[in-house]
Amino acid sequence: MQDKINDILKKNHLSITEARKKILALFWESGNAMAHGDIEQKSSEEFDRVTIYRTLQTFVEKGIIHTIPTADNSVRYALCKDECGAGHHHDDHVHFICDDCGTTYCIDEVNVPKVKLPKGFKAAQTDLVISGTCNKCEQ
Amino acid sequence: MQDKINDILKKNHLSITEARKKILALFWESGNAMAHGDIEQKSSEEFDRVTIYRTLQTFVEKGIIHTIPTADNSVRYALCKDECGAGHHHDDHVHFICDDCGTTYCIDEVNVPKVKLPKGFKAAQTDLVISGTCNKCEQ
DNA sequence: AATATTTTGCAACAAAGTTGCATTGTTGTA
DNA sequence: TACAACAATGCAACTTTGTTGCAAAATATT
Ligand SMILES: [Mn+2]
Ligand SMILES: [Mn+2]
Ligand SMILES: [Zn+2]
Ligand SMILES: [Zn+2]
Repeated sequence: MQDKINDILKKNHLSITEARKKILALFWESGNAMAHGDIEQKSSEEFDRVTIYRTLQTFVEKGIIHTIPTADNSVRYALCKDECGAGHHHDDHVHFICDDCGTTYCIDEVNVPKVKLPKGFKAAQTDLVISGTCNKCEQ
Repeated sequence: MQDKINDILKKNHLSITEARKKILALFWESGNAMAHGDIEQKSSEEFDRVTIYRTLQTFVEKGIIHTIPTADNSVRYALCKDECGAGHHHDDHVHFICDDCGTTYCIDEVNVPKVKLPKGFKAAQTDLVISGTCNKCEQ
């Protein structure tokens, strides 16, 4: 696992630092998407807030993680699949945010359907975000 | 127009105040979606920031406006159609955010397609947000 | 017009995000 | 391994965004 993380950083021409290794590991372990605040907590304030902001930004630029828009002003981040690279994201899966527990899921098995836009509109990225109750919170 | 605005407020059992009238008029005039910051500017700091926050919150609760999630930490708001009411939003159209000019459009003519989620996930709201270049910014 | 109810503005605060710069850590090379 | 070049980090200071309690003002009700 530590090897895998080092590989990802090397492949993206990023120097291997404690912050990057730890944050990347957190994404790997958690499985789900995380907000900046989650990372701050889960790394038990090991790193400065600024470092976390900058690390997330770097990871997004390199195509290691992708952002998930929300209606509550707290963007979530999740690991990308291998196809994403610097400046090229190909995360066309649906995202689900649970209103109960707040967990954000990448629903890899459901693809975002293509939609036809009116004349003159050119799509660069499409985000399909569904909120509701997740499979752990339904009773 | 002033009448229409008063009607909307009355219909929703909201007292008619300067802030509510002005902010509702701004939505009507602008046609597009607005972020909290836009409203603050366009009302030329006539109202306290807190009032704007509370007004937007009230409007969302009453089904007068709906929110549009974004990946840049600035939720946009736009007028709902008549079908929306207190606690019940039915805004199933696509949203478009221009990367160039920042304008956010409600694409009323394109509906959000239904997607099938994995077992146990129950959708309450679905948001399809597309970013790219709008019809005014394409050259 | 008088009273009851809501809304507003203010102050104070909390959370989120940004920037510049000195210090520290990492990398490639000798 | 040691060194120099470079990149990342932490800190401080700041801006922006959002929240809460409460007194004053505006609105609705009688
Ligand atoms: Mn995802
Ligand atoms: Mn809309
Ligand atoms: Zn849940
Ligand atoms: Zn545009």
